[in-house]
Amino acid sequence: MQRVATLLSKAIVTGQLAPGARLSESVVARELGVSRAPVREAARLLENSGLVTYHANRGFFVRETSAEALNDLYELRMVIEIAAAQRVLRHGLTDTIDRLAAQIDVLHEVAAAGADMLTQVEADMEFHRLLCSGSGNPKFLHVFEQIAAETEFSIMVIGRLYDDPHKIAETHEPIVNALRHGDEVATREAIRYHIGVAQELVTRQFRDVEAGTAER
Amino acid sequence: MQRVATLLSKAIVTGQLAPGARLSESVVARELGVSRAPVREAARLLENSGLVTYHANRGFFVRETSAEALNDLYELRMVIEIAAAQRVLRHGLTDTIDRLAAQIDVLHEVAAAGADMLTQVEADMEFHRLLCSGSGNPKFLHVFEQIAAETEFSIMVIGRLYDDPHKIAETHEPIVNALRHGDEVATREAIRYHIGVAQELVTRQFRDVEAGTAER
DNA sequence: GTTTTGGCGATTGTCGACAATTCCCTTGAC
DNA sequence: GTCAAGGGAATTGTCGACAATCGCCAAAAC
Repeated sequence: MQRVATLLSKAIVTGQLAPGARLSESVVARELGVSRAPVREAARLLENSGLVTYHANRGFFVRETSAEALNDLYELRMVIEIAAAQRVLRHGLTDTIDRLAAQIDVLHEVAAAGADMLTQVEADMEFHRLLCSGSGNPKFLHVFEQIAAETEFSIMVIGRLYDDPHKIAETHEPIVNALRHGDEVATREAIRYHIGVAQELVTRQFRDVEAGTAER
Repeated sequence: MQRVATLLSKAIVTGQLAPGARLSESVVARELGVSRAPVREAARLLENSGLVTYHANRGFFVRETSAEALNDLYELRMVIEIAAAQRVLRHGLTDTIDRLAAQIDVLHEVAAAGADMLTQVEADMEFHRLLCSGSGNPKFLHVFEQIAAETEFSIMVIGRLYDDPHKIAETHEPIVNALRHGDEVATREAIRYHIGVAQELVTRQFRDVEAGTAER
């Protein structure tokens, strides 16, 4: 079942399954050589992470996204991640900051290694996941996981817009720097800027896609 | 299936099913006169709303809560509801404010009618749901729904501590007043205070429960 | 030409049975 | 008396089949 969920998840994030496409239980089950039960379970899991939507008696569909939905997503990310960072500072969770710094090194490494986009995106995701999980409030991580899949998808879109992969790593540095200085305001602004830039990029890109003037 | 989910949900919120209790699929299925499939589906739904937890190959358990977890919950509520209110002001969503004011009237009405605790708690929940749904960002509402069940449970705990039910309605008024004045800072502080007081109450109550010096 | 209604095909919803796994209790060794 | 290994009961995981429901298309009525 977990295997089915992972496979479907990858297929959706990489775009193999087009947004809006119907997820026929029997078709998926046949293709993966299992029965419909584990497919349903897996689909329910993906529903939680926002990858698919469910309509009663009609089945599962790959969630369609829009510029507006992505804009809303980034608004939520800003709120959650700023709150998480604030918590890190207020509770003096310095080892969280260390882990974030280490993850930036990882980002540089995968960039230097010329890794494929998915690997880079996952390293990027991990940075933000570490921020939420290291906040000390598991509810923040829970919210992050809820929107993780859609976020991953959106970062995938943005990643293709960067010419130099090292730049992706660099955009995270001001956040860690501000955290190291223990400066709440600077941290908030760093995150607001980091996510704001991404929000701008992904929203514009999607508006272009919707207008038909750009490729996904 | 929806029927099963609703029944289980009520049983948990009202305390018929004790925290930590195992949710045996076959037992629940037999009691409700259905097969295990819809029970599993319903349990998955309840998992999303945080009412039950799932352990692989071990099944579903009624989620146990703690003073710490409730404290974390209220921290998240503060973050989300403040963000939602901020959005209401920045986008000039005055009809949301009208609906919130109307909901306070509802709160007074159920108080005057001497309604039972569950009805009052649901009216209270509706106020906060309206704030999130009326924010214009559906993601905020999504987060609210994720934590709705646990929140409802916690408000149930607090509600019993109030002697006069009208006081519950009154604690919401400063929020609407600040919103009407279009004052972002005052709104933020009103919500922080409103949720902060509840956080204090519920956390203390649960610490007492954990210490064995109070009843749930 | 438009709208409503009927039926057909396909898909989901539910079921009972079997396989796989886990947990607990017994048994045995030390 | 304590601990480890084994076996059995109980529970979850998966399966294939059937029932219920939905959407589509054609046919008929207006």
